[in-house]
Amino acid sequence: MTLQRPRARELPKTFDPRAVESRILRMWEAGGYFGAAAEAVEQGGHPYVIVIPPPNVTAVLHMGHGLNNTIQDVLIRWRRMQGRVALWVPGTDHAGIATQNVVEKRLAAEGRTRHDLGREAFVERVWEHVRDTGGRILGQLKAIGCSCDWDRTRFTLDEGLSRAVREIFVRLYEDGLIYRGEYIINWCPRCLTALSNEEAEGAEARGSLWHLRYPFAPGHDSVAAEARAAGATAIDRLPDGRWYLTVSTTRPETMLGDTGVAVSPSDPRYGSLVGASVELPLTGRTIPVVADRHVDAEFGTGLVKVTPAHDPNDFDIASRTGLEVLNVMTERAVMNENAPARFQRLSREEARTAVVAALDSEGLLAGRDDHEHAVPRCYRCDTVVEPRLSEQWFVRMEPLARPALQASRDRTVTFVPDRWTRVYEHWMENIRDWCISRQLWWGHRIPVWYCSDCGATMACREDPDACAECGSAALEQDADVLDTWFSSWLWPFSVFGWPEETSDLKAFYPGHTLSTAPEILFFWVARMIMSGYHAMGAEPYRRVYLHGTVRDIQGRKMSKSLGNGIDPLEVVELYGADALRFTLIANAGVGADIRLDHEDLEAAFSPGRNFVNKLWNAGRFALMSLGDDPVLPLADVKDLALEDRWILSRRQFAVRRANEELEAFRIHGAAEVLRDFFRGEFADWYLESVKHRLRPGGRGRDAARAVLVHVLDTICRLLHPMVPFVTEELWRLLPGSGDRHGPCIVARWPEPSGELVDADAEDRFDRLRDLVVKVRAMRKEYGVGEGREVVLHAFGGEGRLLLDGRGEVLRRLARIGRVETARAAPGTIGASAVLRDGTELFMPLADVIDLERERERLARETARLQGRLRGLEAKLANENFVTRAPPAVVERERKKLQTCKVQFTKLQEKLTSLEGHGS
RNA sequence: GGGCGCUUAGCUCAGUUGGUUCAGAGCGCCUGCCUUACAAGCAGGAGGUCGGCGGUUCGAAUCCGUCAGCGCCCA
Repeated sequence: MTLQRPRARELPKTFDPRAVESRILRMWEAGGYFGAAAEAVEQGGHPYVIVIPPPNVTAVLHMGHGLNNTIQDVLIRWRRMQGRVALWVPGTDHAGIATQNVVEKRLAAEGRTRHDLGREAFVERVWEHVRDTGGRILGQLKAIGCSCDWDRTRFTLDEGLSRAVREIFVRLYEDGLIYRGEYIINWCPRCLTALSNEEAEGAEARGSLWHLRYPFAPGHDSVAAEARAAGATAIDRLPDGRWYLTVSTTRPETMLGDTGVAVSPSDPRYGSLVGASVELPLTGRTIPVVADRHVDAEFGTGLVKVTPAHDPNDFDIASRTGLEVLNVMTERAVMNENAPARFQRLSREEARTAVVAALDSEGLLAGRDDHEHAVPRCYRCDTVVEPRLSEQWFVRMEPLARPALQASRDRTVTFVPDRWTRVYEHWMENIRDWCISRQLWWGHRIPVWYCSDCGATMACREDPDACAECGSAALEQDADVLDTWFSSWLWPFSVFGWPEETSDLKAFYPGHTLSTAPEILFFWVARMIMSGYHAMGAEPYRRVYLHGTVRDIQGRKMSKSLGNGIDPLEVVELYGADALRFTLIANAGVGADIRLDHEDLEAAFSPGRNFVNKLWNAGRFALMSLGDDPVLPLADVKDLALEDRWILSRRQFAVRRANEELEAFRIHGAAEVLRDFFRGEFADWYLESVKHRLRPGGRGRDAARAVLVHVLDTICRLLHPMVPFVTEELWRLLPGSGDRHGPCIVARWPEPSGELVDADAEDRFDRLRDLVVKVRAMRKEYGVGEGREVVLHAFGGEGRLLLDGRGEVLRRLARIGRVETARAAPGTIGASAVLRDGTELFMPLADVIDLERERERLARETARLQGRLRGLEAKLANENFVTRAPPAVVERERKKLQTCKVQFTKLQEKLTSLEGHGS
């Protein structure tokens, strides 16, 4: 340690994060404490592994990342201190569409498109962007104190990870689990790429349900009339006498691509219609009526227009019934040459208006209803997704889902909070194939080549020179790239070098915990579990912790577009990383959302900063009080005072509870336990109780010094995972006690034990606290200034036994100048109280006491006690309670009653005597 | 349409298997203190029939049903 220990008086009164954070960070990094090596596991170490959910390189981190990564860091630091070989792998994700969009937008600002640059130059341009934001993201993670193994930083487009992508693609292809086909996929007409189902987010929209009339083709009047007679009110005659049927749609423009009308095969109204034809308005085409099981006879008219090229269900109907598939839109969702001339080149929105107007003018519009429905939008640019028929690559998911589903069912993989288990299983049970090709330039190129000579298709691990079938060199690689998630689903093992059988992979797979937001449960988590079983034969982790969302004060999700985000770096700059972390942790109930005021950072983060500052000052006080003499190890201290025994016992309680909370993933619970212990017990009571002993020459000084150091040492250890900087700094400044051989980051984590648990000390100190609190309250009641010492009569119970030799403590805590163990002389005017143990307190205050007020106060108190007394008596009088409740509970209630009775009786007597005293 | 979650102090939220939390914290509010660790603090205090109703139980904020309001996911 090169730094000199500064003199306590030189330490600033407020903790200055900026002055210490970077220095500590450098110390941790230089010491190699963040790193974990496979050898440590090979030599018998017990690993604990987290892989970071790799942030997008699209933009810098927001508060959601702050929360996510703080949680991971708490877990990893805790396990590291427990002696586990703790490894947290950091990295970033190339985020195909999102990143390409960002760079394209910049190009657009220069008046250029990616096509102007060409593929290669464009990709180079994206790399520039990625190097910039990628680096900044890692800097942000470091700034909030994340103890990742930075030497293992990965990027999903790294060479090694790209190899993993290629390997899994080829394997799945060879296993028949990847196929290419022409299907209806979600298409973003702005990004000009396919999307997976997960990437098309449904947004509720108020729209219209239009009712269209399709006239029957000549020669079908009789079947129409027959259906009408069978009760089909959707079939009727136009003013010109032609029969028509009515179909409904939210997207009237798609009628230009209709190739049929479908009815349910079991619908008695329309049986006669099957095989008939109708004239498709505006197009001059005639289309058939078919029967298909997909149609719900109960829904709407029971007649469904079928547009196979523009609706996934209709596509299925067409493939079952043999209906023609007619694509009437371009990739930009503009009506194409298959649409009637007058609609060509209209956007889908313009076409909608035009089609409705045209139908109306022909008397073929039956009406319109308001209709709320979900409209899918591109998750990256919010453009309305167009179902589009196109040839894409897919992963057959059902075989992959089977083990991933089983893992959840047999609790190999569990979710916290548990309710996500059902969400996950439901998705797995209804798994659909995954469209993985994207019409982008930024990403992993699909490793498939087509031979233009023999037409062969081949998926290759290495770029081929010649066609495997015919030997031709006329090969062309598929132009598309893969979905980003097709690389991140491999993350838990690709970061360790898979498909190579590396020692890292052996040591660190499977991992242990994944912490992420529920939004990407399907996108990422579910798929990682699938790939883990498929490629590695084992789950990637056992626990999935799904935390809440960070919202603004109005409950809105923080977002760039709303401008309600909070920059973690700004918070670190203003309040320090510890304040950021503690604020987030203390607010984060398991899976619960967090609200932070983005317009008032002081309101949002000062509680965290204040807590850290309090911690700092406790340490500062200790340094001022300890002096330079060596501090005894606790084991060598013989004369422990009551407060010493009390705080040591409470320390054990805090250790036990903190461990319980962390084991159960209740990080906020651990924070609460530790805050209560540090502030509510250690600072408020222990420190105040030993101040006089710590003065030079104070009685019991060495014992107090030893206990003080020991407990502060524990507090540093327990709080280190949450507030690593301030605890590390205190650790450096405080003299050692016991097993301190390095920085706090690798200090041994306190494990619970029964050592020094002292029920008697806890009970006695609690009574002392009860006395102090009551005296303080009485003083306040009568406005006895804090500068004035009082006399206290304590008698009639055991409480006074506590007071012997505690003059100094009582003076400090309650400004009690003198304690009398006898009653005050009859007629003395003062304030009274009764402790829980029956000790009566009397404080002579003739000058300030208003007898009337004292009577009221006592009456209030007696009434409260009486209410409680009655409740307890009633409970114990209830035979059912006494016989059916556990004996321990009954016994506890009896004790309560007894205590309460004593208090009540004594107070009652006091009140009576006061009343007798006259006013 | 199916599913999930939430509703506790003015605000944001804890409350782990029903009984030592007869309802707690932080912030805010009121009162008094610059008490030589901390005013980013200390002390004292006000404030809640735990969304409504019904049920199970000796006992319900906690379990069940139902209603109301809010939010999310899936189709």
